[in-house]
Amino acid sequence: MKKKVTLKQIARELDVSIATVSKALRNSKEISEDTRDKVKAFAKLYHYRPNNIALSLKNRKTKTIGILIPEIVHHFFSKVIQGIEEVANKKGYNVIIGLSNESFDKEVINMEMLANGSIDGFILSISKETLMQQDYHHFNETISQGMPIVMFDRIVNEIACDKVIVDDLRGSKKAVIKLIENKCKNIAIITTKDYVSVGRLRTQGYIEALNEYDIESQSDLILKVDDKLVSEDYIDVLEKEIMDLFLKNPNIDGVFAVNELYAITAMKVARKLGKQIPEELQVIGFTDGVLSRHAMPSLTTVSQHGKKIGAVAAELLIEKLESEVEDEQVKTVVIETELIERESTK
Amino acid sequence: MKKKVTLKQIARELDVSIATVSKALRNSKEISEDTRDKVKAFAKLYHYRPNNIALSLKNRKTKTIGILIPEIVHHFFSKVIQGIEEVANKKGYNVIIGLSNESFDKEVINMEMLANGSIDGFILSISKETLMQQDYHHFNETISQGMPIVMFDRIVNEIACDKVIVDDLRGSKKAVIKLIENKCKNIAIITTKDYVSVGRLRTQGYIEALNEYDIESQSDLILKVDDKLVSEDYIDVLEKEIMDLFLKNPNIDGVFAVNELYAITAMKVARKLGKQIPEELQVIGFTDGVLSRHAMPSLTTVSQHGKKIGAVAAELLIEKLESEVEDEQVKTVVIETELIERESTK
DNA sequence: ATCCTTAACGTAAACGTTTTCGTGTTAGTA
DNA sequence: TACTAACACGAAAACGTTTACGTTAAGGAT
Repeated sequence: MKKKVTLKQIARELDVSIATVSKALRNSKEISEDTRDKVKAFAKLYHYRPNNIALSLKNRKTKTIGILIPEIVHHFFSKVIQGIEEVANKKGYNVIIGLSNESFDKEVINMEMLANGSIDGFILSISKETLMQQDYHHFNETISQGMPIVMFDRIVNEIACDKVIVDDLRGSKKAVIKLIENKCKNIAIITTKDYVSVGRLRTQGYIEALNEYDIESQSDLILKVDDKLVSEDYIDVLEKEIMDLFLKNPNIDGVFAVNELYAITAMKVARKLGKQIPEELQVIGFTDGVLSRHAMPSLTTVSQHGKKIGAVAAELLIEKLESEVEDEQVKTVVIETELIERESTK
Repeated sequence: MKKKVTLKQIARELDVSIATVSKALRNSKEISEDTRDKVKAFAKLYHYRPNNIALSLKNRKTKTIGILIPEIVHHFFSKVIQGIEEVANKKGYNVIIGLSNESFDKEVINMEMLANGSIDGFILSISKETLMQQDYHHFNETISQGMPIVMFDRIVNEIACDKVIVDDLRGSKKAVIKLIENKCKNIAIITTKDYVSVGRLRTQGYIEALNEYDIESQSDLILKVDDKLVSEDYIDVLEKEIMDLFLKNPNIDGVFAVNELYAITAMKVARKLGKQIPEELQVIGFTDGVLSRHAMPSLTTVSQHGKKIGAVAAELLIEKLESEVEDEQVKTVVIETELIERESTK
């Protein structure tokens, strides 16, 4: 087992100084061609590669981006990571991942671990617990220490950093309008509790769409599911709540659900009740994941372009990292949603 | 914006040496209680945290694990990452991710980037292109430089490293036996080309199961899909191939598919042909993802326990990283599969 | 013969830690 | 009073780089 070779070892072997080796390898013309060739040959022979850690220490930058997300087994977040990774790699950055598991404490711990030199900047989406507790000190501290943050999807406006969001309001509005124009008369929404900003916005879009068409929104048709239900163990409870919704409002002919799982479950319940999709009931979901695409019938859905979100976030962060001037300005980029029509609507 | 505070700055402020500060913070009894308290108070006030990079350089270990996988938008791989992250974090390790995108070149580049000091060891699953080219020099070089590797799922035996695999052969055998015992007389398999080891093994399990019950395997019933089809753009081609399979063999009453997508697509095709599931056709998939759980009908499947795989891989790696003795022995841990019965079988 | 330039290399500092090995002061002992 | 031990701290090296600056020797110009 040959250990990694360092400049020092090459220097000793060739009987020159470390500086000479370093310069030779970087093609400095301070060094004679002879020596340069000799050093390079030796370096190639022994597979010399500069030690990243030493470089990081010297340059005070690590060329790595920290990603902090609530969970990874999730189509949207994986897509975002894919987007980040792609542009990060292209620009010579690595990507290091922390999972908060929707827990405030894990979010804080992870941030502290990564913030101490391991990374140059953060791309993150806030955990539900943090949103609920509304304690954002760890973000503000990190920022005030000079480490840039880019937030995506779940954001909070009070934090002064770049943000990449999807236009949740307009996205859901588009979806509901689609249902209205498809002649749905009683449109229900299956959404989450309000403290998750995206849930709140999507609900708001639903209401605005109805208002725009002079339809009165009925609270009966708004089902706010306890968000713990996204953890898929609670699927039975979710199913039951939706079943209740349908039974109490048998005239529902359109459903807008703020995520894939809710939409799919709504379809399942509808089928149990013998409702034909899309003839008797039309369904639209949010998040274009694998479920929407492969469900039967396949699900019309509002795509968030997760990969794009990740890519833009990475670009914003790297731009900030590599700009000389200290730009205190914060940007918010809105990624447009897209309604992908499939079989669950007419 | 207050920059990160270092030992040196604390030392200067308090008019002591750097060494004293360091020792005080680590509770060395070389330092008087007075000074210790003073230093600690100051450190707390200014949120001192040791710089990870400097520590890494000094200790020659980074406390980070490199994960290298073909793609991340994939239920199984996300699950594995989740498992790795959980045990890694518990033991004070971070996790850094590289994506090969199934490309040999990106795999090599990513390995080289990470191997130069950024991480202490690898957990990886080999890209398809690498498996096809059978060029494993980058793995062997990394290992010979003293950096441990743990492979999972897609492995190759020639490489001397720890491995965590699922028992693909027995898993698929179990599935096919289930179909046989459920009175299926003509069982087809939808699988991939042979160079992906897991595909080969699953096919083999299918054949062994048939043989065990004295059923002759018919090549007509073995559909080897070009694996590029897992990229979901090719879904139409996939559908067509399966349709052909069904049309040419109308007596098929059981299907075993080596992944979720194939299974779901088989169900979709069956439905188009008016075959009732599970009455006329029973289907079993491999990989317990979100599709299997939420399909209608829900899919009986062979679960690989991805999270467990990740957890075991991380444990193996960390064990090797932290053991004093240099154990050249390599282990292979087999994670048992589990047949999860749902609605697509009787 | 002296000075200057330049080519070719070495020295040392710096990044932020930890740790070994001094070293000076004080107090206790003979 | 002189010596020793304990205490409290500092100096310096080390991890692996890069780079500003210093040094040496050769050669050309005067």
